[in-house]
Amino acid sequence: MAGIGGGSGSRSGSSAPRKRADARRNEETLLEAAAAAFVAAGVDAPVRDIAARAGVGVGTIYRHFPTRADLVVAVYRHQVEACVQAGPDLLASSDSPYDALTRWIDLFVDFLVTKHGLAEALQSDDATFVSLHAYFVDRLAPVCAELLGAAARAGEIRPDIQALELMRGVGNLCIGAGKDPRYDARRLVELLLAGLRVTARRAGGPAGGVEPAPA
Amino acid sequence: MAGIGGGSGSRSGSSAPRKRADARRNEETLLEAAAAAFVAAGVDAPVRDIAARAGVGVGTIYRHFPTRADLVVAVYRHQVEACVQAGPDLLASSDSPYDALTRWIDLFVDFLVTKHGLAEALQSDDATFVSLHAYFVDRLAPVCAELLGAAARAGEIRPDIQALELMRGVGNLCIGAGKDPRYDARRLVELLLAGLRVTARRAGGPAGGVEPAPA
DNA sequence: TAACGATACGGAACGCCGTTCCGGTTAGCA
DNA sequence: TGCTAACCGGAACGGCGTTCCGTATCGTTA
Repeated sequence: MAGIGGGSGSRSGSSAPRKRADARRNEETLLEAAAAAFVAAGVDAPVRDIAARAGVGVGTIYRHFPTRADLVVAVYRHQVEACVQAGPDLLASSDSPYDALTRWIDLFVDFLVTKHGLAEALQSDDATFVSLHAYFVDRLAPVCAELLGAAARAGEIRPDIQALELMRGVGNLCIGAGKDPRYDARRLVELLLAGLRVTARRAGGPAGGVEPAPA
Repeated sequence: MAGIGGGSGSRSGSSAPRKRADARRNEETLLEAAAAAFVAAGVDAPVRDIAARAGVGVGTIYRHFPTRADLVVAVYRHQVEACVQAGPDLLASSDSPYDALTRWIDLFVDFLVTKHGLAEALQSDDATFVSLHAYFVDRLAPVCAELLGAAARAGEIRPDIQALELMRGVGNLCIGAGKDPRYDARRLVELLLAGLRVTARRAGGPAGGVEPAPA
């Protein structure tokens, strides 16, 4: 549960006593090494491999990133935040909320399928990854909920789906993508979203509001 | 790849030299112990645990079941075969092929979500489980293809979905089911199947055949 | 019934893994 | 320059799957 927001970045305002130069250098090196290792062997690349790539001992990894999830979060934080940003932007620039939703989910899927083993790790019940899961949910679920709510209010989709549930389903569908050419995760995600659409005729039915779109 | 059909059952016609009595007894004991361990700790329960439950050494496990997949297959073979049987039955007894398809998928989902970690193992890229995956595909994909084909010919669903892809998608959606009450795998599978339906008006569009239904 | 060979058994041993811990090293300040 | 807190590397530990081999047992044959 803890340690998610532990930025370890450059400027953390309050009581961070500023790290030693070698520590900062190593942290940077580790992030690069980890990113490389993740690409080569997935997000559960052996700790020793990452340490070797960075030219440090395993102890150094654990000092900087107490859990593997912290390391993964640190490596992918930028991209997750970009995804968070994209939500409102898409909602403003798309023809309809449903359109924005599909585009945003597309981004999410892109992210997951290009990161070897990330989708697996996200759904893993492994205690190592609970905080990884938590980080993703904390950051992305609100954005997804926003899009979902807009599409539901516009009467484009069923209003009875939770952001968490959808994201988890999409994440699950991305598992193993890119390993078997016969399995196209994007297509199945499209199907899932199609299944979300309201039954066509009689649009704008159940929910009260019938406002077309905020934009 | 090998060792899937190695029934190890009672009567295997050809060249099986008949096993010793203690061996047969141990195999039986092991199957029970494994089933119990799978329920308690998932399909990747530690080998030593299973051995301990059965009161045998780990060597005995590996002699009877060279890979963990062989053990899993042996434990669940009955239920998989029941699922195979159910396909044609449902097709004959349901109102429509689509109805049969949804019912059959329901059975499949039931099976997966009640077996702790089975869905995960099925999609795992772990070399240990490739033959498990192969067994499921070999047995179930043809049945699924049959149902899918019937529904497509009846113009109820899009004809451009492969059995393998659907099964894998459904399997993926079942990952983690039963661990988080906020995640309802069945519901998402329903959504996926709903997304498969042809767009309502103008049914039986793309594909040639417009035969209503075989039954 | 006694003895023998094939078969099966148990668990020690090996290598890989994540994780912890501690003696040695170094950065940064006085 | 010298001191100390911070940091480093890797040995060490426990758990895992898997292999291997000396020993025990079965089933048959003399």
